[in-house]
Amino acid sequence: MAKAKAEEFTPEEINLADIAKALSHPARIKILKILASLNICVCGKIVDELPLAQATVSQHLKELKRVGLIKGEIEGPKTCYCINTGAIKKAYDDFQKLFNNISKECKISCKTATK
Amino acid sequence: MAKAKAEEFTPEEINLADIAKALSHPARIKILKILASLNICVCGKIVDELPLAQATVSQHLKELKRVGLIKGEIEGPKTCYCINTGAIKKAYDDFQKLFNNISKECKISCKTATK
DNA sequence: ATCGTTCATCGCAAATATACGATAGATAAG
DNA sequence: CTTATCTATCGTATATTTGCGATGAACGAT
Repeated sequence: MAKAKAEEFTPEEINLADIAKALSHPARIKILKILASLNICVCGKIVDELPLAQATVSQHLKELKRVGLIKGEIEGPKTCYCINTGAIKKAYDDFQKLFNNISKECKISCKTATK
Repeated sequence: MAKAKAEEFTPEEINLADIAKALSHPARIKILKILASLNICVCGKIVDELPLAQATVSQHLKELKRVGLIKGEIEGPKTCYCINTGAIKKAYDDFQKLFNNISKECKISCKTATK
């Protein structure tokens, strides 16, 4: 099962895992890069940049939108997507916090201190 | 399908997505925190800290080991796990690079520049 | 009103991920 | 050697993810 006693985890752990899940596919990483590099709302060219069908890309965009990393606005027949800078910053901070805690606290490795 | 034309993505994108995948479950985030907080190789107590069966925890540990975020050494009847500090640092750097690129390059949001 | 463009969604298939009980292997203790 | 402990792995069930074709909705252009 994908969930069982998840209530045993903290909201922070669950939230960070969710963001990580959104980043856990090369296509979604690439989408973020594309959106960022175009430096402006993109209304469709994303599909052309990926080796995936339009329906699939749409799903990846939906997933990124679900976790809030990007924003999308319908604009006539097109849809305008762009980076949600605030959410990116928060994700950045959260990952930084996690990694910092891990690196800071663990000073003894297996090799040097195998009980 | 989980993969199709993945060769269209760069090794960096694939690798970072893989690390993210390893972090995409609350249990694995928690495992990293536990390993870090105990500050020394842990040989079993991890299961007690999680609302999951031993077999399941073992699988999560395997996944973290697969991407290199932790190291494990068999030690008698027990197995000693600990953080792989180097891999954590590299993951930290990679995420930082990604987020920095995204934040830096995208200065115009939908609201301010809708085409 | 009709056509073409753009994108989301549905429905389906295949692949993965998640979870757990049962079992096996390795070793320490007796 | 036998037993107890610890952990990896196997087998299985279920859920989720990924991918794509087909379809539909929205809109601009004609």
